[in-house]
Amino acid sequence: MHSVGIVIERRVKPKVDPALVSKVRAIEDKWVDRWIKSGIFEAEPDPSKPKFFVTFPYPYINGLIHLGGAFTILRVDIAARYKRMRGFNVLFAQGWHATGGPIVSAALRIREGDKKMVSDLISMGVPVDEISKFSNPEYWVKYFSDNWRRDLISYGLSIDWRREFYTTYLNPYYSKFIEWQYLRLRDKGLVGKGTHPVVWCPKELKVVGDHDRPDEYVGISLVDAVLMKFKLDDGHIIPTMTFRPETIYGVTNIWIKPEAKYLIADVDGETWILNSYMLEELKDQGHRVNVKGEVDGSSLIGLKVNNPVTGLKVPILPAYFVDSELGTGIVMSVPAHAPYDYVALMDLKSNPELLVRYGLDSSVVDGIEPIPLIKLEGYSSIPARDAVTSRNVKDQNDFKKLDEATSEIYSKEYYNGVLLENTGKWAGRIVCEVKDEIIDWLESNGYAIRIYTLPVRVYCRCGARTHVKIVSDQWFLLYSDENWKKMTLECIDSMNLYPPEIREELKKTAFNLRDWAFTHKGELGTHLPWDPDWVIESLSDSTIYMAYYTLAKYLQHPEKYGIKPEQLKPEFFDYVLLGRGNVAEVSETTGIPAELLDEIRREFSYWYPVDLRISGKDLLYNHLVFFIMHHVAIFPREFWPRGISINGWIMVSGEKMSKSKGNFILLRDAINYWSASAVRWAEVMAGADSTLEDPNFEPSMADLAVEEILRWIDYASGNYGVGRSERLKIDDWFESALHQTIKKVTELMDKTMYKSAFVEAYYNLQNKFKWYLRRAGTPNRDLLKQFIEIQTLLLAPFIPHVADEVWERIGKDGYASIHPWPTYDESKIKPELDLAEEIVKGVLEDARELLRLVKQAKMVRVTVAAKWKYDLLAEVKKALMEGARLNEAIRISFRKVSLPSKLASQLVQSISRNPETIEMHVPVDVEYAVLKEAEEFLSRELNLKVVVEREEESSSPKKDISLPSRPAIYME
RNA sequence: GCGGGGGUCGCCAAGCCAGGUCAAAGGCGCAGGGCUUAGGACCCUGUCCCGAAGGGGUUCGUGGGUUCAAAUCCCACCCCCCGCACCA
Repeated sequence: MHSVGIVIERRVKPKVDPALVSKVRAIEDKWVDRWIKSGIFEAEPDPSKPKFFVTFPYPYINGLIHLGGAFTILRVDIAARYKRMRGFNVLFAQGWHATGGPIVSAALRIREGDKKMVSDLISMGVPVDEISKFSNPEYWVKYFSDNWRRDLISYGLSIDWRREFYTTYLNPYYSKFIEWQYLRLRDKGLVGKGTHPVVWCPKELKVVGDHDRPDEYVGISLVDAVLMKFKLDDGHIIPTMTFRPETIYGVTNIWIKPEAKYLIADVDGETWILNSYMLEELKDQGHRVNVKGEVDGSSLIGLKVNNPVTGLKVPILPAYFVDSELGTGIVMSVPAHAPYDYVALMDLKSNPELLVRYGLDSSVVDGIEPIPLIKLEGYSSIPARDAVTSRNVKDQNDFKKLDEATSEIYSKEYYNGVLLENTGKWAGRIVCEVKDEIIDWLESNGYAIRIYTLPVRVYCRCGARTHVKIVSDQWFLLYSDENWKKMTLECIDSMNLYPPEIREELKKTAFNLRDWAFTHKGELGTHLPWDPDWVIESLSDSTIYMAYYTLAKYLQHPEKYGIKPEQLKPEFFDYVLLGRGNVAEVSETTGIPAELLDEIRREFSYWYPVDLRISGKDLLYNHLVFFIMHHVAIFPREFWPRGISINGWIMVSGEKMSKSKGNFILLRDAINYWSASAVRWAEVMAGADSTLEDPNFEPSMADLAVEEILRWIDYASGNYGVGRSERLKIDDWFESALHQTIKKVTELMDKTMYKSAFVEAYYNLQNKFKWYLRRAGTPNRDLLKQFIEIQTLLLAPFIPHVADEVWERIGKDGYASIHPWPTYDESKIKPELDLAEEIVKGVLEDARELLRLVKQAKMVRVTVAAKWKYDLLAEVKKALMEGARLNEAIRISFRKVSLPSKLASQLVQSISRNPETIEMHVPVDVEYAVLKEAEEFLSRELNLKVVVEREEESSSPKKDISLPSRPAIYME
């Protein structure tokens, strides 16, 4: 699915000590080896356990995996590992996508000795003497799938490799599966035939995809245009190409290139004058053409043509901006709304000599004035003039400014321009609303025809100029089918989608989907079973292949199960995937033993449907919708997909990753630089939550991660089992924090919010632990053990090699990787201890601030507020809960608690000034006890004697201002 | 234009759905201190402005509004990114 680019220059470098990286890498190698040997990630159906099937769109293997792919597939691995720890039987398999044109074309280039292609391969680590092997497309598939697998294994992915496969006729088993899928779609009436425009190479006689073009022509797609039929008095048609047929009402003249040669040709029975390029294009778009002669552009100058719509006679004039090789080579001039036309007209008016050269009288242009036909807010009646003047355009050679002006006027007039009275029945309408109607009208009256063309010159790799051809026997998937859409929308409604906003996006995309040309020629893929000249294109053969992972274990291992491709008759798939047919008969037809058929059927029905598909946001608008559509078309409801999680595209140091910027990083390079664990760490920190925002990979984060990882391994293994045995109040707080962390992390993991979960699981927990050590001095032994275990397990989905290493070093058996996920005990979570801890922090901060101001003090007196203040606050809180507003609540509460009026007014002020005290407050005895226990800690931190006392027993001159959660502090 | 995502205290980035505990988490950077032969790492403190008592002032793209109270809700506007199909 994702195409992979190629490294040219490597600007990003690691800063971390390579010796440290080697240490981590050694640990990783050890665990990767054990995982593979033990087969702990090989998934077998187990009806006693709930299953979880998670997938990553298989990559297009024309290159190596880079940080972008690594990011998304890491999220899949995290999901898989997490679910495994949660007790699910998890299937995570991986295949490779070879369908499409790029590999074929790249192999061709190697065969032709293309230097760039060769250097691309070398920069990906291919030895020079092996380059020639890449002239065979099949070798690409083999080489890059091997290398992807290698990279993914060292990355630590928990994939069941027995289910690996690649697509296309290179893998006949897979092709049989695709053939079956399309036969069934055809049975259901979801396949049709029709015409379709393509970019065409007239020399090689083939469709020209992006991969068939030099770089500078990549991404240019064909557009709709209109040929307007102006008529000479002798009946010859002068066709002008335009993207703005509505401006026909403002045509003042026709532009022609005097030096150019034009053809006189028969087109659908009329005599046209146009360039050879458009004639070719017309021929390939179903028009009958026949060349009759040739004419110089100059000889047409001065002639008058009839505007087919307005009937106005306008002259043909010379203009050097006209590209005789684009469109028909002849342009209609609408100076009011087209900057080029406006400037060309002005040029001509100020250079009458030019006219004389063509034997014209300068008076020809004198009478020509722009004809406004669109009203545009914020512009004069001649918007083209405004755009030209504001840019200070000198003449028609000022391409850059003119192109800018053109796109400004075109797009504004298209979306906001209102047609004027002189456009007849279109008057008052907005251009974009009526454009199609206008074209229909022009066409049905014979004033114009629709064509497809390329907006600029586009060349094929072979050097020939391409044009647009309409192919007539194109196969379509009928995505516009109402019923199909309806079922698709139902499925989307029933799915778990992360982030939630993609639900509407998916529905909208499905709803607007048009029929899809699903067959191509000359590419790798699976031949269409009923019309084998065609090959099923790449997006269309990758819609339900997740089902194939459940079969691949059997089909891709003939050495074990003895199944041959030719045995995979449609009946086979009908039986194992749809449960249709009688097993004895299917066995008879296919020659596959009935028991094996049943085993495969059980395997499929156990794992299916897909529980979660994790993908980059780019696939939202095509693949993911197709994925859903084909499932609902082929499978019964119980096998419809259950979930999708989307993430953005990776950035490196805040910039889009690109070869030219030199910040393009291959996964294997990143692992060499920083280790797999540190890369995983930095990828998660880049932003592994489910969101449409782009994550940002910071190389410095990977540097830090290496050290952080080694620190954790050392700390955990060196401190497991140390600590004091007695239990302190602060231990309760940390225990509460631990359980709270598990709870939060679990909730975030369930929402595929992996960065947030990781920050909570590591950074926030570490900070809490640091605070605990500061507060407690020596930690409690049991609690420290618990912390180390929990911390390690929470990290396991993210940095599994490291977790397993720590697990082993602290003397545990088995793997942290597949150990049950830690559970939390709700009764151990004590919010009031957190609040009390906040109070301690607050006292410490306030005391520090006071010390800065007071400069010196001998001791600190901390006075906890009197009980009646707590009672009062409790009343206020109660009143607030009942819906009272703050001031009201305070007033109500005062009536209930009797106290001296002087104190009362003071309190009103401080409560309304510090509303946080309302939320923060804990029972007075808890606050007092915690602060009392913290006396020693506070005095250690402040380097001063600290005394905690109750207001009732205090002699502090500041005791009156004490509030619940805000003890009075007095510096003596 | 339509649809989607964003614009937060030097940079990165939480918070926004469920308004008050938000001068606003965390990281980086910067400054000071501790540790250290030194550097790194690590730990602590500070990092919008003013302040000799925990306070005050001005901030969360811009401008309005709702509210006792707005980064958070409403309205209008500005800027950036992505998709709008045959590249995978």
